Amino acid sequence: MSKPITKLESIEKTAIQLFASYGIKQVTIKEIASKSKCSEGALYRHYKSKEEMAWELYKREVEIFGKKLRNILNCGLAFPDKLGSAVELFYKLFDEDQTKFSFILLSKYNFSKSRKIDPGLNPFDLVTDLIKIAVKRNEINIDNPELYSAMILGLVLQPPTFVVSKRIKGKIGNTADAVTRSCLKVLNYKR
Amino acid sequence: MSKPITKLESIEKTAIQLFASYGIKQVTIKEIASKSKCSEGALYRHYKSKEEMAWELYKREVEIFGKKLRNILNCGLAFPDKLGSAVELFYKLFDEDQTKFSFILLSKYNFSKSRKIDPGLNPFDLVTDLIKIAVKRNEINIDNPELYSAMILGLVLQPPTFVVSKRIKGKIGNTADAVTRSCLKVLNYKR
DNA sequence: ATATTATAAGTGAATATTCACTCATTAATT
DNA sequence: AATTAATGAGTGAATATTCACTTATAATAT
Repeated sequence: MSKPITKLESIEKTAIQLFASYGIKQVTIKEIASKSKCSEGALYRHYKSKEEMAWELYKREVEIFGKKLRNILNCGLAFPDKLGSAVELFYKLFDEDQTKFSFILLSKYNFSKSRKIDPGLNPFDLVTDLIKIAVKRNEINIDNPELYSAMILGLVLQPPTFVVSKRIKGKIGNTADAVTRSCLKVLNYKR
Repeated sequence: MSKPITKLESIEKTAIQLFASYGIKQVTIKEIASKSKCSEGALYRHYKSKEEMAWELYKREVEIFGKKLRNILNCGLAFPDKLGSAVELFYKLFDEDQTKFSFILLSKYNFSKSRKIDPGLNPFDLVTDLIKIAVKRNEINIDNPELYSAMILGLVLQPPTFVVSKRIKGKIGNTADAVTRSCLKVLNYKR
């Protein structure tokens, strides 16, 4: 049977979905295989192990997002516009594929500490840098950039997390503006 | 009756510590037993299973915190003082026992959806209520309390999470004020 | 006081279960 | 015919759980 590409895609999509719902450790190869309508062995044609598959999928998705984010943060907009575009991008993509982003948001702590996302593409690092640069340029006025980066990241990430856990119903794209304005207040940004 | 020497305390302390460091699924009974210097069977004198033990410990710790939080939010302070005391309490307790709070912060998504904390003691619900009441009393001016509750919770929770993941070094008790002020800005609180 | 008994808790080897991973076989494609 | 891929029962190591027996403590009786 050689009907390649389509199978892998189905495996990966299923895996992401199950990982997002139940966590990587909780999901078995059997489940992935049966839900994606392929054999258990099929998975091992593409990945060395379940854990490696999970990591590769995680890394891939984070880095795809990281690239988009970097593009926004690199172009020569002013600070509040960069931040606004970033939030908007994130929330738009989140609305488009909640499952994928649940996987990203919730898997973070399930990999060994040695597995690292390239810092140049790690959204956490990108945002922290964004804020540090804005401080240097006097666009915002805060001490302790690490603390404020944490606050901003939490402020932006928690609403989607609440969607995942059903505390917030429906889409959040339309809240991007309000969230951005809240960030700017926290950062003492004066128009 | 009898109340012989008990290793329960030691088992529970060890379990929380290991769960906090490695995650519930990743920790084995063998490890808990050997680290707490008791047998594997001892655990089952007190709990039906590893997973049940993890849940009971999680629930207990969250509810202990929930009670303290409720006490603060119930006494007749004005909104910003309630919020400030709550943040201060949380950060103080976090600094005192980072391990316990790592366990609380990181375990959330490792239980089946049917396991629920009593809403009257669930910190997420308590904070959401706090904000809704403040809106009703015109102490703050926001639409969409769910969204703003999410932002506030994220803003407050992310700094300790960053301590756990070593992005922030040291204690955070001394940041409680700055964090509270940030919350009040987000909520459009006018002195 | 001392002995006796009841009970909760501890022990760890034995057993049951889970689950990632393998591989002999089968099927499709060229 | 040769190659490539898919299959899924089988394997075994890792783990959770059980259980028959032991031990320490507290309660009671003597």
